[in-house]
Amino acid sequence: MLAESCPVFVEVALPVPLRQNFTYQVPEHLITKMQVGLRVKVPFGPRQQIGLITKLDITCTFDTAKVKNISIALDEEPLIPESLFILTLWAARYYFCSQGQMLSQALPVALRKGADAAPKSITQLQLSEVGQQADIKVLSRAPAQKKLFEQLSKKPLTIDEFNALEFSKAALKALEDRQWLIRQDIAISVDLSWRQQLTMNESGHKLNKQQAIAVSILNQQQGYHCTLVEGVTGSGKTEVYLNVLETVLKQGKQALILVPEIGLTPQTINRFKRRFDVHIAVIHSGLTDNQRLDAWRMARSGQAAIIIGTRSALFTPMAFPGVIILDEEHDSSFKQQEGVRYHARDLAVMRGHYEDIPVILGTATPSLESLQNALNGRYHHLELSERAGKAQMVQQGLIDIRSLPLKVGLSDALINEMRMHLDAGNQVLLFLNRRGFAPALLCHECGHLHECDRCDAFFTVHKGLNEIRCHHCGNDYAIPHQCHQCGSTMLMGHGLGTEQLEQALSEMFPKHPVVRIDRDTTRKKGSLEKQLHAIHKGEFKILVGTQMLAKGHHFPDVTLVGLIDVDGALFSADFRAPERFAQLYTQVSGRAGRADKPGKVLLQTHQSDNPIIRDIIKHGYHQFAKNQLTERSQALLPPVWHMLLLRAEAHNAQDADSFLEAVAQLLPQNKECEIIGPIPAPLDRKAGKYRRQLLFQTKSRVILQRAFEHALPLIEQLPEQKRCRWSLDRDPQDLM
DNA sequence: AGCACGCCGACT
DNA sequence: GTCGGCGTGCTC
Repeated sequence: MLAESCPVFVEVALPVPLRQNFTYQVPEHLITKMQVGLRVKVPFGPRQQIGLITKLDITCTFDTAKVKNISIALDEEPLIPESLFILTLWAARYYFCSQGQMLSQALPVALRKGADAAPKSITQLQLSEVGQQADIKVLSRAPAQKKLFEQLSKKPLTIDEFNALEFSKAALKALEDRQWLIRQDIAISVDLSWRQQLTMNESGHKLNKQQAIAVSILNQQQGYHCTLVEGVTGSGKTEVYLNVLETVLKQGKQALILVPEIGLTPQTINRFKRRFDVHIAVIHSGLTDNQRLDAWRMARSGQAAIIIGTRSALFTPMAFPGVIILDEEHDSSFKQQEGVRYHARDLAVMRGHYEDIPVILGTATPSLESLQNALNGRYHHLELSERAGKAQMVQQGLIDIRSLPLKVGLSDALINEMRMHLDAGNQVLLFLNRRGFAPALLCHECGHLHECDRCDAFFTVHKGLNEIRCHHCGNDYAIPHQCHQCGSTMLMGHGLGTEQLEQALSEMFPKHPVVRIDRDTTRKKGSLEKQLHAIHKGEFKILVGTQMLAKGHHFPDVTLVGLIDVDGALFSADFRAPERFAQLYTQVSGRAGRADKPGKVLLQTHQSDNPIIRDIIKHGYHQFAKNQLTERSQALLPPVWHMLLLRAEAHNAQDADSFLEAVAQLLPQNKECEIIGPIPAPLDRKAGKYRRQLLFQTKSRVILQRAFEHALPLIEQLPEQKRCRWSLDRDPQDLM
């Protein structure tokens, strides 16, 4: 036959860090089935891998004798819509990773492992005819079976539901053995009725003038537009989103809503559920692989009208894409910090482009990146400056604590102010961005500070756990009784952490219950919700916490917010430190004085004349951010210039250095390209390895792309490369 | 990234 | 005498 004499080859992207795709031959029985975007199983080295077809009918440039056959095709049709496929390939190029890695990043784990993307039927558990006639009394001594039996007599369960509800597997088996229960394959039906008839659970609130204008502008947008909605805390951004959603859903189109990790709470989801009677697919890190896949399928088929999720949900396919909303746009959790370090905000805008739908970025404190795009006209810019309802603006104050006596970090002025607010029956929030009891363990006799043996960092003392712990590598020991240097037993915590602050406040204000919110007290699932609930009920009067408290949660009864020690945040080596500080300050301030009670924010600092602090307090975030943009421009820093960070780590520092030096030789250096480094990373030694970095900064994206695309193959050839682990980070979020 | 191959220390 | 440590190299 003719087909046999001319073999057919395709290009396959595999989830391996090699920046290339691979050629495979198509066995004859699969030739007619081949399509770009199908998953295939292929032999790769000694194992089988799952990859996606990226090109058909290519001419084989590889040694034909070494080309292997595709084992099987896993899909009948492309896994994801073309727009998403193209977006992913674009991202691979932008972030300098392999197409296979980016594609695999974009798929739920279950699909990477080979699960069926669009099953025609699912297995359902239901009572058999015998079962329906059966007498439940027989099960009185088998409670697990009884529970499952009762559930099934109400309504059959799918396997997924069964797993999610935590019934006993043994009980399932037992009921099957009795032949009371059968498994039945039922056809999956796709319910798209919401597209014809949208049911609202409740109607919207009345909009103020600014909200109404924003909604009407957003509702008019057809095709791709990106809009930055800059709305001060309490200005009712969510109400604007809800109004836009209503319009989109009524057109029979889906909405993708991306929120920061910390923001995806039951309250957030309920806000959307309360308004619309549609299926909402929720995608977050707590889901099992199968639950995630289920949400993905609901979105792809169009059954889920709203998809709400964190960073990775960006890649959820939609049958009827309508809008992408990214809330708390400035939040750094949108940037992936390991593996392929993509930024969900930037990719969301690109996705909007490719899908030709509007993108809405919302925040009270825009990132300088988005602000720049808004100011130069690439994005529309809508400002919501009025606080909805009766809420008043907060009163701000600065406490210069230079040479003032402090009690556990608190000045008398702050303590007195706390008393006043507490006596008035209000809540007080104290912000301290350091968890643990004390950030270091100090020997009172010789002054030795106990340092992690694997990192260049001090141990944090955790009294409750009776251990010292390195917050950078997780290394931990019992609190030593003797100084490691001089053997003295006079060891003490040095500095202040939330644990100590909580403890001291309980003694200082015995009548006002204290609650601490940080990663240590919220580790267990659902405990954050529980604590927040107790705060809302007024069970606690004093709230102590880290970053977590600053993000998104509303505390209507808090009238005083104190920032205990933020000087450290301003001295950080990172060029984004001022921006971060300003966002944090503004967000924390926003916690106070919602509802109709006036709020007050007090900032303790040793540098009351620091220009950054002055600027943010005097002019507010927006003006501050504009000033910062000017400074970044002068310093050739992002977002005005563009940055690529190369990290290298090795057991000895020299290996990392010489690799980066060799890299620097391969990169251009002129008035449009600047190289900084190799320099030690801010945390020089982490987990026993030395870390070095090289910054490549260019005047434009295109220059960076071209220069690095040219250098990358050469870098991969460098002999020094083998002696260290290295990685790339485009548009790095922090230089750690 | 995996996984195999390969070459040196502490165990039955 | 082996089991297993992780350095090095390859994957269509």
